[in-house]
Amino acid sequence: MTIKEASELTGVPSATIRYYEKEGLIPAIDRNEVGVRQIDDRIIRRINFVKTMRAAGMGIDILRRYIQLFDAKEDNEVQQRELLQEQLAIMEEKRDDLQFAIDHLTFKLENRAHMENAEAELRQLEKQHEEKGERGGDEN
Amino acid sequence: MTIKEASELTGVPSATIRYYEKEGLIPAIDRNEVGVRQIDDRIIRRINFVKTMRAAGMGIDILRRYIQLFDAKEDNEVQQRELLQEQLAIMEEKRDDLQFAIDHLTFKLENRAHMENAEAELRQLEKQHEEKGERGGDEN
DNA sequence: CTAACCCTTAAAGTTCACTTTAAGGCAAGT
DNA sequence: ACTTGCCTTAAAGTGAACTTTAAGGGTTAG
Repeated sequence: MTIKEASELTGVPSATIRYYEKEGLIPAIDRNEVGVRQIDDRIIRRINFVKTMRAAGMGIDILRRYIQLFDAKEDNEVQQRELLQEQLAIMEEKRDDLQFAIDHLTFKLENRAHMENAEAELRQLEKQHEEKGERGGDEN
Repeated sequence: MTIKEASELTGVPSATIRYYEKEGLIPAIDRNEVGVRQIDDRIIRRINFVKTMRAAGMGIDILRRYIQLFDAKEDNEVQQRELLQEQLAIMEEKRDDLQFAIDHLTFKLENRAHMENAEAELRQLEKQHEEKGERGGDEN
């Protein structure tokens, strides 16, 4: 399969596939005699995997580190667990943020008729959110 | 409240609060006689709202459009619904991607010992994803 | 033989969402 | 009066993740 066909199949632009290869997010792709990439199912799966993780908001650096551990021949279970658990926590928080945003929009769609203004809505939503968890941090 | 206090309270940097105001993501903030921002609860709520939506991955442009509708005096329910439902769909898809990524990492943490290599894992994960991937339409 | 398309690379450019810098103002403490 | 530490603005800079460009090569159709 050519890079263009792989691009059409995965929805990832050719230039991005080349970029992912260069960045080590997918394995080095086999070439034919003149240097043209020959993409197979294994690479397609890797592209889709990267696509999914990127869509989930995982950064390139962490994804690369993850994939390097993932592909390593040696046993690196402890390192893997550390990295994975860290990422898992970040993703779960992100999912919860997303769920809060979804709840907000859903609430808005369902209750718009009864709301006088934006402020009342935000107060209402906040009440719902507070029942679940605390947020914080600091920068200035 | 000063901008620094607001920053500490929300975890959003002062410069970012100014940037959000300039970009119309939060309302224009009242100033004192010499032009210093006086931030109240209403603004704090707005900052937190923007923070949540940004954390959920909503872009600045769409967020601004949403907030403009949200604050509008006129009745624009139809437009609001269109925009909101669109964004809701995007967020739900994102959440599902995130869940897939979480499932992948969780599966990996739990089953690493039994997996021979990366390829076997991806094929396994894909199988799990496909079983769930049938989009049962519950819309209303 | 030439044109149309695909492929290759390295490098430069773009977009987004901030973040930092530069230049100055106000108010309190020593 | 001076220093500290906050405030203001406009504008320039940053980092991430692509995306486009430039320059060239291979393969097939006319």
